[in-house]
Amino acid sequence: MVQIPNTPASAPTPQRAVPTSADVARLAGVSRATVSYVLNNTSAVRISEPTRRRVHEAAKELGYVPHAAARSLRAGQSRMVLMPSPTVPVGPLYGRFINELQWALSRLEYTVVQYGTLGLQGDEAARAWAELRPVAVLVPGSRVGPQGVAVLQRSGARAVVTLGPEAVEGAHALLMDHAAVGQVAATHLYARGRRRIGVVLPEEPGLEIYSAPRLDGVRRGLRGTDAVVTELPLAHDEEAAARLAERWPELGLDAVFAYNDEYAMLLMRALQDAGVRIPEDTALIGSDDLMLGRLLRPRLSTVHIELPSGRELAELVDRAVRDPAAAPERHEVLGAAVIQREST
Amino acid sequence: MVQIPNTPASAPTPQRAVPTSADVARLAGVSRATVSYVLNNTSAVRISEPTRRRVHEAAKELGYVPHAAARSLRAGQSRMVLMPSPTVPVGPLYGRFINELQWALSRLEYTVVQYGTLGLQGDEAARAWAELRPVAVLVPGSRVGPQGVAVLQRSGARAVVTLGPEAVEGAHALLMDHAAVGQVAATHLYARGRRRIGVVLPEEPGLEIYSAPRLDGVRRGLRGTDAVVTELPLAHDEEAAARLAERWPELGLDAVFAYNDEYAMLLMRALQDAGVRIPEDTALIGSDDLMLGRLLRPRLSTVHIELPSGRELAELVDRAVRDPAAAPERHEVLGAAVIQREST
DNA sequence: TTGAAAGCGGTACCAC
DNA sequence: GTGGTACCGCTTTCAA
Repeated sequence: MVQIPNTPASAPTPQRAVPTSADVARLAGVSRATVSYVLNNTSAVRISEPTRRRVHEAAKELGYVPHAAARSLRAGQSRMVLMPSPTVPVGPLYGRFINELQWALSRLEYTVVQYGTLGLQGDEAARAWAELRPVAVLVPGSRVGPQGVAVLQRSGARAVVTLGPEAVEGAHALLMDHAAVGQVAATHLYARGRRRIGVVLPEEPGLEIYSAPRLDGVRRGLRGTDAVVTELPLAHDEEAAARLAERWPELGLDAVFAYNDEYAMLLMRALQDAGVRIPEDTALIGSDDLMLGRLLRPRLSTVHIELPSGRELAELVDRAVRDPAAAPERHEVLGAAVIQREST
Repeated sequence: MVQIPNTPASAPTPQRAVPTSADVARLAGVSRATVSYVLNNTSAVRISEPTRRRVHEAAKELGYVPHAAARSLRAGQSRMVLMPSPTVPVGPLYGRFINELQWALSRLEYTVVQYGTLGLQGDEAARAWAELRPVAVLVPGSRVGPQGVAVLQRSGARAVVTLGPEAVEGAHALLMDHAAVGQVAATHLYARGRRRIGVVLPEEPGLEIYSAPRLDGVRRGLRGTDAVVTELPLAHDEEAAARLAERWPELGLDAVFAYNDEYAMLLMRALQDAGVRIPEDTALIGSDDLMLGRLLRPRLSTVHIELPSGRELAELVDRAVRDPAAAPERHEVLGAAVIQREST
């Protein structure tokens, strides 16, 4: 039977105490040390077969599960890779990337933990992450500054990797330069003879992180040319798209880069309903290469975005963990290529 | 200056040791107890203002961050809510739900952690989750059995909540009965006079969790009628859809429930290209009420799915944590309602 | 082959 | 007001 120690009669829930290795030791008639040796298959120490069996049986009977916090406290380090969850709902592209990454890291025996710290800002957030003493931190977006990186490193993080538009002092960076997306789109449109180019900017909060650099990229792609860029704020609904389409004649645009395929589809529909011919009157290009864009008539041209394989990132993390003193790596990982279909 | 204890000369990285509360105490010239009192604003104890300041300054100077594992080890419990991350990439609907939930839980001072345990099966996985000693576990899908629930509870989880098609012994359940989705779709199609009804089954692995109950729902909705159900396996690409559309004449279907809007859009395009008129020849309905479905011509009818608010679930969790002895709650939370547009 | 004991970093009781 | 100290669960050295 299991003793229930220290359970005052007043306790509302006489919950059975969580079994510890000491309980297992008691039941098996051995010491805690032996339990530890057996359950961890410690090779430096030989334990007799009968003892092993007794320990295993006792552990099973009690439903013993080791306490990860205690273990890593003692060990002085964990294999936890912390990934603060992105604040913005992300598309299937990024979702797949994250999934792949998790898989690759778990192959390398890391434990991937996504930690949602909504509401905490900047260094506050970094401190909250640091409390968990992760061995590595992968920060999506631009949610950490040099200070935050320093906090994490002082707290034992052997690798801090940012995934976003710009590098942060002291951290490794996987640079996802969304400007490239805008740039190739713009270059493509220009090459097709378009000069009055609109750029859709989603009104949904949070997306500026991506939309602003994409817009910059468009500007950069057209620098030194006679093309003119017009910003087109647009909410993610049909009415907004219809209103925008109504203003089309006065806008006088002959091409649009629509932020991504979803906004592009929204706008294409509205424009067609307003009698604008695509691509004759206005060329339209999205990005992300969603399957659905292929289904439209005309088929939607798009910017295909290539993210790094999860394996590559996992290996970067592993390298950095093994040699934390190495200089921060910086990789440009976002590949952008136009896929021309029928809308441009 | 900070002492670097126990750093053998052979260490490859003479990394500065992570500061502990003892370091802070030393620097401030007080005891560890005092540091703890000050940094936690312990109300039961009064600390003089000058001491407080010295402690805060020392902590700041060292960049001290408390060690969550040590704290929760001592406290005997954490406020961590563990959410094993779903194995299947989920749509925007579910993503929003998760986000909301995280937010609501953090309002209640819980710490939400998503833990990716790919590769671990059933009770293995439950054990891995239990090692973290979460105060509550939210399991999406059907990834835990009664045994797993028991393991978690014995390890101190005061609430286990499953989010999925069926309840699990001993755990609270938010029942998301996807059969309802198929059922309302089928009922709708039947009411519109359709009798030969196809049901798209995605070939992508992992989706059976949803597609199977939806198919069952269709069958249930048509039980006792003269309608006939045909299963239509379909991969998520254009060629597969075209091949399916080619077989349309021989299939002789007058309606299709297409699993969700995305497959519906795929199929609609293919059918139209094959000369099938929608809805005259074949009615088509999806589900999830994606905005994009509204953009099609004809506009896509769909099953709108209503998930519970994150706040509700957060409150359920909180209630369960406060009173773990209470009987498991069971809530049917998936609302399904047909939104008829033009494709049916 | 096994056990005793130290100690990881905090917290909180009890003295002073 | 502040400090000493026991203890949370586990690993690991050292002795037996």
